[in-house]
Amino acid sequence: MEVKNQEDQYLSSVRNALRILKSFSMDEPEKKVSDISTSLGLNKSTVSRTMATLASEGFVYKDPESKKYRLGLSLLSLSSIVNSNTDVYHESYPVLSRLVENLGETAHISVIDKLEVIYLQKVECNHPVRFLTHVGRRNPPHCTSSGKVLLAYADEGLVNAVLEQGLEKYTKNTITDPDKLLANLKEIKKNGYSTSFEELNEGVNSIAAPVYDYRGKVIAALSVVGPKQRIQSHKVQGFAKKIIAAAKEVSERMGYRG
Amino acid sequence: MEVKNQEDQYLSSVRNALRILKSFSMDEPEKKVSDISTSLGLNKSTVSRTMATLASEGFVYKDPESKKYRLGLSLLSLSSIVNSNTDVYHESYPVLSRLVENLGETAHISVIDKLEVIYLQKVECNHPVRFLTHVGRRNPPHCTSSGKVLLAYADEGLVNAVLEQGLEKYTKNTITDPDKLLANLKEIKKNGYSTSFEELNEGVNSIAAPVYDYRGKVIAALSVVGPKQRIQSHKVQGFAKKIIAAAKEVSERMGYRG
DNA sequence: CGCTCGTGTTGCTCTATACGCAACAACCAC
DNA sequence: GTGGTTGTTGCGTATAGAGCAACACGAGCG
Repeated sequence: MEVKNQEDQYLSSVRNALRILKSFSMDEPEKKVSDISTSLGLNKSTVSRTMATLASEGFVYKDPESKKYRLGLSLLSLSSIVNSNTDVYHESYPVLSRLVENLGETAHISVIDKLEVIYLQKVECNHPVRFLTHVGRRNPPHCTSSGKVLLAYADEGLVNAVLEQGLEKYTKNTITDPDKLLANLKEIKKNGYSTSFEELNEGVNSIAAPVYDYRGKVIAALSVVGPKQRIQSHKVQGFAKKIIAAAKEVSERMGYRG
Repeated sequence: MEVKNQEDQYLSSVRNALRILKSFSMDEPEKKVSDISTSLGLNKSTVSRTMATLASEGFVYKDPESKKYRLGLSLLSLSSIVNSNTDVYHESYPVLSRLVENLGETAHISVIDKLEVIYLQKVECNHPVRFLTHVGRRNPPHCTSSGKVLLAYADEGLVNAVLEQGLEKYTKNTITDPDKLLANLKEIKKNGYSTSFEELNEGVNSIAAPVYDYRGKVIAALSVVGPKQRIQSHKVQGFAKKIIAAAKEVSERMGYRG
């Protein structure tokens, strides 16, 4: 009868607070108590008291104008510490900068976290036409070039977990068939780079290559993103070559001796 | 007997979790359960369960190598949202870059939060000799140029709160006498800029000017920091002129019509 | 100007829950 | 092997936090 669940261990009020924090996004940077209450299915008073606690520690604050809550400055300090931990963050920056100058397109470094691809570092291009991405953004792994290259070199368990989660369709090009995805991953491993032609967003293409650490393990992906008008299929070879070279350089900075 | 305290309202387990998060720093980016337990005076089991909850939501993770906890990637996403909220963050960047190029020293934008100065934005200089600061770092207001310029234009309540908190001595130059600090603030307001000559760290000088918003209210400080060998007292006039000009430019980008 | 509606906060009660204790398990050093 | 850390887990109990409802507050409108 009683299912001993892992989740039974978790402190519910803490989990509520963390989920409230995570419910903020670029699209919804400010929220009322009742917004949160309905969207997370929590009682008004629970939310109210949780917000008061979060505010007392500076994790949120009440905007005096709109009287809504926004994320607070305590989070800023913490994220700098997160970055200072990850070596890739520092080592990749100069390499990305040069690549962006060379290709004229925005470049990212990303890793996989909880079945999602998350951007650690970004260097933007100067083109007026750009895409709104940001450090910390999360994307699905099965339809982004960075996600697929990470999956290609990941162990089976992770790939299975992604497949079990289901391959959501975003565009007509999104790969939703598990077998086709597996075939694609195989090919990616053979080529040493991955592509996404409008698999997540219409009109957006990207190319990615793996970054290795000192043990030869793939720990991140270096990707370049741009509109399909600028990243055309006949240019892929040339782009990929430079992206692979840049990824190799980051790898070497991470101690990789390939 | 019973003192009705504001703090009685706060959810204690949530507050524990938030304090645990905030206990991480650049100096101590990874911690064991018992470290946290002793430093925050919480029971081992309490910490253990709180950490499990934090980990389940991606706010921390256990490093497989060291078996210690580190801050997690969930915080990255959130801090990007914090930045996207603050206009100063975006508007100041190009101005800071030019100033850094011109002066050859690191520049910051900072605001005051909970009686501390916090860096929102930073552009580093190329000098090999630099100081380890980072976005999100917190410093005391009474012995930094940014802090003092913010206090100079702040309302009386804030200044009193800082004075009540006590003026801790960091170096022989730190102003610890309330009257002297008030006199200094008055002078800063007259000059339109503030200085700190080794008031927080030995060998480190800084100069700051106020940034205004569209209502003419001081909302941030623009500061330049460097070693005393490079920021000498006879150069202050020249530096200050350029810093004030840069701060004015940021202000204008914020809608200030002075 | 008063009315109502939507919203956030606060007493109060009761139960779920998070804490503390202690035992256990896992690991390291020696 | 042993002794010393350290992290996790059961368990019972005190209590803290969720839910309800009442209230306070302000905005919008007739």
